[in-house]
Amino acid sequence: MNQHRSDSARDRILLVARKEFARHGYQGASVRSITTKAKVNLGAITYHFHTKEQLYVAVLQSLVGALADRVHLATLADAPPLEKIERMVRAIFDHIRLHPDMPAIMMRELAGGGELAGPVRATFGKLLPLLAGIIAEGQKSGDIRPGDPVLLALSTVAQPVYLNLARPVISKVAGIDPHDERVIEHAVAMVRSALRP
Amino acid sequence: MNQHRSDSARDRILLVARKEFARHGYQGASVRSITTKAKVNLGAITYHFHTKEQLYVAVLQSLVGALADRVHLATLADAPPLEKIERMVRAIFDHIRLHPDMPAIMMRELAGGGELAGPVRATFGKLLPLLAGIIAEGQKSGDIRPGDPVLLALSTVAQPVYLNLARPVISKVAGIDPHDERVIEHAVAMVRSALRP
DNA sequence: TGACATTTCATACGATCGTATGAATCATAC
DNA sequence: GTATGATTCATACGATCGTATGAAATGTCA
Repeated sequence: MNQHRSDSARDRILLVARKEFARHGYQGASVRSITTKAKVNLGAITYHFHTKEQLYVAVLQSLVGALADRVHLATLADAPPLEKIERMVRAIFDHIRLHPDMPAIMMRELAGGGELAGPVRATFGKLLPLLAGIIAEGQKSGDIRPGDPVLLALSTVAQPVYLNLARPVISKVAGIDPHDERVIEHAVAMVRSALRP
Repeated sequence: MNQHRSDSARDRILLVARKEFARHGYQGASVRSITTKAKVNLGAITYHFHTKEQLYVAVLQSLVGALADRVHLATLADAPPLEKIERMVRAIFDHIRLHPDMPAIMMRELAGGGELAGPVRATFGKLLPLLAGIIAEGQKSGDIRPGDPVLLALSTVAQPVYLNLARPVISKVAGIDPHDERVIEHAVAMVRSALRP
């Protein structure tokens, strides 16, 4: 077991695989294109991850693993519901800035229609009830307008994910650098305005 | 040229290909799985569409082809901007109800990151400025809150597309039949609330 | 019916896919 | 320095991929 620092090869594979899976999908990303771009031997994936499927799961884990906890942390401080939600949205943006390939892979997972892969299901399963709970709480206190809390939560999470996915369109049509803070502020304003009574 | 009625084989291919491309992506859908499920011969795709790529473009065309015009129609009547926008959202929902595979394919296109395929780019190119124009108009009259019209338009279009994509999650987590009118009403309320001053 | 165009069929080709394997190389500890 | 385990390498296998092709079948109109 050599875990002292960072398994250069293993890490390079993970990094490249993210991008490949995000851009071309699971079937569209070949182990050969991944190993070539990662400058490792073809057998390296078998050695480090056994199968392409398990590599994919590892990529998912590395992408959404810490998200739920990070978002949960953002809501611990005592604050009005709408502010908690704003912090959640900003936390998701932060996470995406760190892992730019997450939106594409999440959307592809959703597009698959069937069961979500393990890590994605786990993250959704924690994130949605957490957000829906805060929304329900805000509805009780009158800070948030009525409506199904789960649907409201879904539409809220959609903002950071979708806006990041639409980056190419944004920069092409709106002439805004997608990393521009204006996009984040837009999402926050959108959510606040959408949820208030 | 035999166009009298409906080319049974060609149409069956298009219908099955939609579902396959939506569920498994372009690379994940094989011409063999498509021809088998469509109960046509393997060579039928070569004969009717020449290549898999051209079949894909035909599928895109059949999915988003009439959308921009249909949405444009919904906004012709003289009405306040917010009502025009509500009609647009409902029109998109209608279109998706007719073509349930559209959201998945659109999202996969966006996830590709690069250039959007012809029909998708054409639809986006018409839909976004149309919606952004109405939003800008509403901002001038004070019916819609300030903010970048293109970003507001993007977040608006996201509602019907994303909510339909998240159908499995909705029905599993919220226990709501995704075809339920409540989802549409939620989206409409969401957009109205998000855009008002 | 016979001539002709359209559509279907079985089959084959080379390319690429994911995976497996054993030898070669490297690193570490005695 | 040599033994031992971890990692990399070149290579091969069978499966599946998209596409092409020519013969059969089917439909159309004189």
